[in-house]
This record gives sequence, structure tokens and C-alpha cells, in this order.
Amino acid sequence: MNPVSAGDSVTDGRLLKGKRKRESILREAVEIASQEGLEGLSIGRLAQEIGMSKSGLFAHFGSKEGLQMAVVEQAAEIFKEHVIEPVKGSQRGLPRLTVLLDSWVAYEQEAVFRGGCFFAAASAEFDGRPGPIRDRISELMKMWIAFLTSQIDEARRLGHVDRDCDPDQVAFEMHALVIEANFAFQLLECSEAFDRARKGIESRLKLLAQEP
Amino acid sequence: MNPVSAGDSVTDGRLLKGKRKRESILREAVEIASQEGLEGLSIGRLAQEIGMSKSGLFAHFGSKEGLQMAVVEQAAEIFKEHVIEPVKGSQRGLPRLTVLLDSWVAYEQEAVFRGGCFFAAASAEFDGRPGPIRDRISELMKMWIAFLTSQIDEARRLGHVDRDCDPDQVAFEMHALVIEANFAFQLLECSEAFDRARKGIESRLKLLAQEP
DNA sequence: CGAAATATAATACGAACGTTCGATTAGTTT
DNA sequence: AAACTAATCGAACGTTCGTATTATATTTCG
Repeated sequence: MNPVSAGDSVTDGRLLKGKRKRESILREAVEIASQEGLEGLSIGRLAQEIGMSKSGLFAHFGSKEGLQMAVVEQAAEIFKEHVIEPVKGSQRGLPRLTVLLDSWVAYEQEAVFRGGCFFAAASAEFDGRPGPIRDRISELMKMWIAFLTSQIDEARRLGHVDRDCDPDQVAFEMHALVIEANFAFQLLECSEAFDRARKGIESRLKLLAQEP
Repeated sequence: MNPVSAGDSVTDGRLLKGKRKRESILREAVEIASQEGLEGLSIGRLAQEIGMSKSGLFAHFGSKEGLQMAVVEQAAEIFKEHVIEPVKGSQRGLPRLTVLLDSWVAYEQEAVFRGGCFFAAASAEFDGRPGPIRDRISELMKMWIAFLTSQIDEARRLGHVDRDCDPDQVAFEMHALVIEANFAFQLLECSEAFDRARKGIESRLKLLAQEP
């Protein structure tokens, strides 16, 4: 299925040009979308930004919705790299949960995208419009929260935190704190935003550590 | 300054027609903007929705930015009515804070606008674009959070909650919980969202009540 | 009533939008 | 060398955008 065989190498940039070009397009597209929104991301603007013709770019995605969907997937990929990947190798339970939360907050703080958290923006933008893009964003967010919940639950089952706590509730509050930090930093230019999120997470965890 | 005098009445709709029309336009505009965003709110679409000509509507606001600004002010007005107004008459300190938080969550839950919390959407949409609209939204959010903080601080000064608590931190966490509820309800269709927010607020308050 | 002011409408404009098309180029395969 | 594929391009499509101009109703008020 894949025509690329042993002879191909990274230095031979021609064969992979298609896929690599697509990625370089999407890298810029996510950037713009995090700032202007997925709907505000226009094909003409994007084409201009990467020095390409509108039609040439368009052919890569078939439609605006196709582009938007690809951008969402790309953003999910980047999120996974920065937040999910780092937990591999860490000890199950509270240690892994701590690493996860740390890398998550760090990811938000270092503002990987110009416009702040992509999914915070996309969620707010699409929560009111039906369609496949909204459905995909919703699905991804549910997956992320479910994963976060599962890590909390593992810490609970291992006895690292209060066995009677409600992992869903804890995940809800953690997510709230991190998204709020993004909001406070981006819109209010509050420099303590992420420290506040960390403080909230910490005190929440500390509270869970001491069983009643 | 105000030309309306004693002789005018509500039944005589003509005198106030200009102002009332403007308000009826804005009522629909906020509705659309909460769903499609302030940028997605187009003059043509709005004109069609309220059965008016594009140009006739346009004359009311002078520019798209003028319309957007008016929509923001209108949304702020509605928020004030639903959330700030109800606390009048309640006892200072913890009682008033409780009423404030209750009416706030209730306001979010009853989904006053089709697209959910207007300011949650507008904040995310404009946090990455410079300009007067962003500045105004930022200002309003700062005002609201400052007010929320002041109520927490009053409860603190009155000894209703832990004297050593940080009102800014508490306000940060409260805001996080409520906005998260809006997100979870709108995008994830999570029916327990607002109960989770209430639970989080409650346990936060309970924790503050017992001085260390 | 009639003048002045205000509100709405009709029409048009240039720019940008997403999209389609046919042609051109480069790369690969036979 | 010929045939085929993938990527890109420029030009144009019809539509919608925000805005400007000009005109027509409708209110207000002297």
C-alpha cells in the first residue's frame, strides 16, 4: 500500500514531499486557528501565509470543512505529544497523575500556539453549531477527560488518594482550573494565572491525600 | 438630555420606538452571537432574522464594530440583571456571597442565550485579537471577577470564612468551576455539569468555613 | 398643517469568501 | 520515450461580507 520502500530516506525529500507539505500547512493552520478561530481561518489567508496558491492549498483538503477537520486532528496530535507522551514510564497512580497534570499546565503556560489553548478556543467556538467538526471536538474532549479521570481513578484504586473520592468530580475541577488559567492569561493578561491553577490542583490533591 | 418627559407612557409606543427597536435588535443579536460568535454575527443575517433591511439596520450602529460593541453592552446588561441584581437586600458577607453564586450558576444553567454563556464564548473568541471589542470584554470580565473577589473578601473580613484565605484565589476557582460547567453542558452535553459546579463551590466554601 | 428630524429602504460597490475548472509542471512508472 | 499520477497554479464562478450613497417613508414638533 505504501510505495515508500527501503531506498527512501529523509534526505530524499521528494517522495515524502506531499505528506510533509501537508504537515507544514497544518502547522501554520493550527497557529492561525488558535488565534482567529476555526471559522476565521480562511483558505486565502492561509495560502498567503505559507506562500501558496489558494487552489493549490484547497486541493489538499477538498473543502473548508476538510481543512478544519485536519486542523483539529493536528492539534490533537500536538496535544498528545506534549501532554500524554510525557507520562510514559512514570509510576502508576499518583506519580503518573502528577506528571500528567504538570505537563498539562506547562503545555498551556508555554503557549504552544499563538492564540493560547487551541481546544479551549475551538470548544467555545463550536459548542453551539451542529456538524462533524463539533462532534469531533466533543469526542476528543470527552476522550481527554475520560483519560484524566482514569488516571485519577487509578490513584484512587491504588490507595494513593481518598478511596471515597469521585474521580469524575475531581477531573471536572482539574479541567476547570487549567482552562481558567488559559482564560485568565490570554484575556486578562494575568501573570499569576498558571500559578493559581497549580495552587488549586495542589491543594485539591493534598486534600485527597489525607483520608477522612 | 432625555427628551422623554411626564406625558410619555409605555402605551404610546412611538416616542420610544427608536430605543425599543434598537433593543429588540440587540436582543436577537446577542442570541445569534452567543451561538455563532461576535464575528460570525453578520449584519445581513441579523437583518433577515428580524425582518429588516440590511441598510436600515446598519444605520443603527454605524459599523460592524459598533454593532459588536452594542451587543457586548447588551449582554453585560442582561448579566447584571440576572446575577448582580438579585443580591441586593441580602445580608453582607457569606449570605450575600451565597446568593451571588447561586444566581450565577442558575443563570448559566437556565441558558439565557441559545448558545450558552455569552461571555465565555466572547472571551475565547477575542482573547487573541487586539482591538476595542477585546479590550471591552476584558474590562468587563475584570470588573466581574473584581466584584466576585470583593464579595469573598467581605465575607473574609466579617469572619464568615477563613481570615487567612486568598480571595483572589477563591474567585479564580469559583469562576473556573462555573465556566467549566458551561463548557461541559454545551459541548459535552453533560447533564450533571451544573451540579458538579455547585458541589465544587460548596465544598470550597465549607472548607473555608472551618478555620484552621 | 408643514418643516425638520429620524428611521427605514433600495441599490450599488469593492473585497473576500469557498469552490470549480483547465492547464502546467514535476516525478514516477512502464 | 511514452503514459500516467500528483501537486500546483491562475483565473473565474457565484455568494456574502461590510460599507456608502441616495431616496423614501414615518414621527416629531413648531
